[in-house]
Amino acid sequence: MKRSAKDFDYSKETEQLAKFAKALGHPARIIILKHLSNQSCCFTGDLLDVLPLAQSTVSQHLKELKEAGLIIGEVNPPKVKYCINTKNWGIAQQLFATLFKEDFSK
Amino acid sequence: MKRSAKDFDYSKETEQLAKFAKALGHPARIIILKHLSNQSCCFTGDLLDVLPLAQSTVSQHLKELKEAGLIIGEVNPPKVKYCINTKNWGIAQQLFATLFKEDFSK
DNA sequence: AATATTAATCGTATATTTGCGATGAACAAT
DNA sequence: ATTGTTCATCGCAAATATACGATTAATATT
Repeated sequence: MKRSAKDFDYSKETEQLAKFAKALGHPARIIILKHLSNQSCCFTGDLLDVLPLAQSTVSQHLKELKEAGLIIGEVNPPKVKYCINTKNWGIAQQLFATLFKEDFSK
Repeated sequence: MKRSAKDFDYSKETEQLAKFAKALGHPARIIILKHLSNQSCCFTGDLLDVLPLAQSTVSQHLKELKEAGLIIGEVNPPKVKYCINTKNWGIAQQLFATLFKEDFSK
């Protein structure tokens, strides 16, 4: 991608929020996160039953959530147990709450 | 894009949340929204001073926020005044709050 | 040792996103 | 009528994202 001339840096907080949001920007990943936040942890296989996607695709989505820091994978061969990354979950929670703190609903 | 064999539909709520999240998934758009939510409205020109991007690129980001339903543009030639779409802002606020309702921070 | 299970990764195809400059459209001011 | 201002849109290039099937790796079971 062509980068802007003035090599700009967005603030850490803005970057972080955008990164979390981007990770949430696909319905399959929303479903994965809802699943995990309901029952704290699950195996990849469980997700295959819930999602209309091939195993390799689900694995890819899990990788993105991991890279965004929203989940953690514990290898436990031949299975892998995925859990919410509670620390970053809290940070995301807070960043979104701050963004939406202005309440225009009145 | 190749679509999944079983022509699956995610729930309306999941689709909506993913759509909002996707729109938030770029630092420039986060900045635009923070700017708007602070002072309710502004002109495109104001944003050009805050963002390290060409006018056409900012216009593109505004278009995406508009299409996601997060902002509204009032044409007022030759200027355009952008504001938060308060109704959908409230919906987004609620959808994110629900997603993050599980609080693991203890 | 051979087989089965689970999940990551590779290779590939296609679609979308991000960015820019150039152009065009709408109006205000001269 | 000409010029200036503001913003959207077009055309293009490069990067990323989404999806699949095939393969590989790691281990448990037979």
